[in-house]
Amino acid sequence: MAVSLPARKATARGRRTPRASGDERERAILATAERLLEERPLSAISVEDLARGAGISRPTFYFYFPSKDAVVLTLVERTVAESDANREEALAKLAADPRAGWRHGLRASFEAFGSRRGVVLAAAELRTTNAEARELWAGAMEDWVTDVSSIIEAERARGAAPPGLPARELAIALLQMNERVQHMALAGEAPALAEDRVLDVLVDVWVRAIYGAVAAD
Amino acid sequence: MAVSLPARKATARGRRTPRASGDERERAILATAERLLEERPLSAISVEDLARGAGISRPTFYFYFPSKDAVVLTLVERTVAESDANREEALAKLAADPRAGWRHGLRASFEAFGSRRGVVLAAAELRTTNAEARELWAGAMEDWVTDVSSIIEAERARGAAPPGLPARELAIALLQMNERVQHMALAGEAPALAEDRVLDVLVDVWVRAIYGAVAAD
DNA sequence: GACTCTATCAACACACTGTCGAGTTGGTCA
DNA sequence: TGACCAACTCGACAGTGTGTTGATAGAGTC
Repeated sequence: MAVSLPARKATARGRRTPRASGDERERAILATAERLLEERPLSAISVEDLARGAGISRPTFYFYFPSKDAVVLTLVERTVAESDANREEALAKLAADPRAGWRHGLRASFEAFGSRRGVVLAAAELRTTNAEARELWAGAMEDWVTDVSSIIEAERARGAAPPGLPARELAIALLQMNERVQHMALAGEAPALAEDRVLDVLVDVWVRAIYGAVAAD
Repeated sequence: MAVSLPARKATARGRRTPRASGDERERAILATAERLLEERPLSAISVEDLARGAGISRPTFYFYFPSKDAVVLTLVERTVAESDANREEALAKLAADPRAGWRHGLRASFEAFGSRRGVVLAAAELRTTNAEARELWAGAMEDWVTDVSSIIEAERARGAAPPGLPARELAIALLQMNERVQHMALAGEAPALAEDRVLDVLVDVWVRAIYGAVAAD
């Protein structure tokens, strides 16, 4: 009763007990979910579908995950973590050329999400009904807001950007714009930007909102 | 076979046949839906709940509406129409003071939605699973995008705004920002702007994005 | 060879949705 | 007035999904 028990927690959502081989089953379920989510929305995927895809019966599915939501949450956690990793590194490079700096940072985040279309759309769907998904997303957003706010403040402090809205409020508005614009582009829904225009358009709005001087008018 | 049959279509979603008294029932169902949506999310409301609230049995509900979604769609249609009405009138007044003009226009739209919190949140929830809801929303968005684009172009033509991104792309990004920011504020979700800050912040970003000169940098 | 722990599934209990058919009721007109 | 029709109502059913329970098979100790 000593080995391999501690240091788990991110996987609390996974199978009831650690150890043992049936570990491929867990991976098979996740892989099935990821595959099916590229084809159809979360609401059109049942536990039965996930179980069949992984070659097990529906009750057996519940041995590995407590619900369909838990599977998706695991997938979303991964994607968020991946995007976070990119973000970390993309911070410092602003000083020289602000536009290029922001562009680089935003691209990193778009690429992390753009390459996981199914998971991202499922996350949005989940957030409407699942509190845990909302909290997970809220946590990630909060981190981004904090980072972006402090960069904006730094840019103002060094005189590169003029004073303006409270940095946090500006950061929230810009990040929520990014979220929605990218979502609509990925979903291909209605009035949406073409995927290859998203970055150019958003960077332009960011730069004008942060560095543009318009004052009272 | 002559009276009152034509000119219906917006209510195609309503009860099977026109005429007759049980018209209050239809209204009772809509009122119940609107009331319950202020209390809890759409996903936590069943057809049974709507029927009981209107004082009828579940099968009888289906005499008036083909589904729970249809009820919400009717509510959303109304709200969208109401906001459209406001928008129409709020257009012309830009020339003198752009900031005040945009502010006025955005406020009209925010107020229409802000006063129907439950319906707006339900609409967002519905859009994730219901194609008809997506199309309804897409249509409204498209109208706004068209209007905003042509105003931006007019402002550029008269020399008030500098050239920049294609007007349509800019309009899409800004409108989607508004949508998301207001949604989060109404939902009170995670990093959100305070409701009484939404207008100030968004107007500032709009004005900088449309009128701000930043150029290459 | 008794014991234990992982892993598996048939069968069940629920919660919803949507439908069918058998009513009831109020107005119309022969 | 009484036969008829359309609006309206609901009990009972069928279908689909979720999550649980209990019994069981197998692999690895000791």
